[in-house]
Amino acid sequence: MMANRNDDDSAAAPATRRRVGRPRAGVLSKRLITETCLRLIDERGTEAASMRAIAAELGVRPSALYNHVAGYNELIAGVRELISERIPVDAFEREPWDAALATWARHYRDVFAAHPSLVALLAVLPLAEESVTTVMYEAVIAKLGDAGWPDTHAVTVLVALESFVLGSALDLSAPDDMLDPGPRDDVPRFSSAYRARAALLAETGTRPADASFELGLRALIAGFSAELASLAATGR
Amino acid sequence: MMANRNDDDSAAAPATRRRVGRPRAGVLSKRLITETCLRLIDERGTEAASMRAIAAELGVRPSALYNHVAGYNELIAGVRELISERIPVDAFEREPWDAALATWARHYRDVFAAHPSLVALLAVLPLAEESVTTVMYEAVIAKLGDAGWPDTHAVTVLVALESFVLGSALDLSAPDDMLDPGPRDDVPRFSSAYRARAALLAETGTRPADASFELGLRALIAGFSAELASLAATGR
DNA sequence: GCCCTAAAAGAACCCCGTTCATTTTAACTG
DNA sequence: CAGTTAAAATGAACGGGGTTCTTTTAGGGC
Repeated sequence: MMANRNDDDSAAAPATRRRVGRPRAGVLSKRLITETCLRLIDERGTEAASMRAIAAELGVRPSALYNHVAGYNELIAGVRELISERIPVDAFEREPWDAALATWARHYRDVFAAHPSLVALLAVLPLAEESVTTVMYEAVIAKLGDAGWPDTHAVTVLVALESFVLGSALDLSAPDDMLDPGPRDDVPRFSSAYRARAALLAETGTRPADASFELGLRALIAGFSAELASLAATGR
Repeated sequence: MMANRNDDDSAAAPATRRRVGRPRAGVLSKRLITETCLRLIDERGTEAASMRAIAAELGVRPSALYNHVAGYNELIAGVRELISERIPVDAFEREPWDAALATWARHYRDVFAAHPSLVALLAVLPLAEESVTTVMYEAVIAKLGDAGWPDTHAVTVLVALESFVLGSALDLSAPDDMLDPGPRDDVPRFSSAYRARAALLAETGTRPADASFELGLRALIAGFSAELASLAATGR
């Protein structure tokens, strides 16, 4: 980059600095800001998606963002909405409840897996009310009800599965070798099991996080089926 | 509080400001700093546990902390160690593998549940190597191996369960009514199921997060048992 | 044409983690 | 015991963060 004199510096995008005052053509919108935020998170990580950085990317001063977005938290909530819309729920119309639940969970996690550094950010913020997430829940709960799950238990099942999905998504944003014990001799069995797993996964080309997610998902769904059977036997 | 003149202000704890230079008696230690950090997180939340706030609480300038702690991330890693030590693993010496796994998972989550606002913080940071967490893993993996789990699968089971535990811990730090759809008529079945569950839980005095955790844990362990049986049948 | 409002710039405020130089003291060393 | 080195505090500063407030300009409705 060429050096800019301090009293003649210009923002990244526009060649000439914009005058103060409302511009002739609209420059910003909530949608544009939110999408830029998600793009920066994907391209350069969470830390590069500050209000100031987003503003610079859009060739705008930070304070201009506040004409369209209430603040950083609301912005991140918008990003969550943006990607939540991409979780397909059509499996509930085609598959039996347990298979549909598994398909939904995989999609759910895949969407987060596409934006790994975002997971930690979303984990911190409470859900916004009136969110599209709720209509996703509607599809899940309707299917569970149709399958015979009592109204009293359906949401509990949903939350349990969602906890697993989010926990697995967090696992995704951690480095693959996070658990690597290295050359320690005080944890021999863990070391050996760690290496045995690494070897197996290398053979099949599977990511560690994927193996754990699939195993846990299978186990959870199988357990749910057993639970439903037991509910039907005793409760009815 | 009375107003303090700007050139006569004093820190919170000591009545008189400490002179510059090394004090006669040691004032700080890594242990003291870490425990103060955890206490502030518990009492006033994550945001109140900044380096500056911790320093003020200890009657010290922020820069003094860096003589004992490398930085904020290492400090939080120390807090994780502090509470990880409190997860009991003795169940693996007394109970069969599946019951022990469940007991361990409950303790694991209980420890985090005691510090709800900490969960989001820990979720973001990668594990420090050489941590006590690894010796906890050793106990889990040894038991799984003794129970017949192949070395190639033990760590995968561990990670799957841990993902569920951490996801459930995150759920704990969210407000209880986060999912409440409120008076919406576009999600009728979810609304009805939400209210049915709320009524059931109110009857038995159970927290929603606890119900989901127990259900999911039961399902996971049951699914793991089925998985192990299937492994024994086909693989051997 | 006037007025209110929207949307930008720009300046400022207070927070944060961190680094550096300085000062004082403790601990070690010959 | 004197001298040196290392440790542990202060104080000042840096660069970054989210946010707010004022000012300026433009658009749209009566």
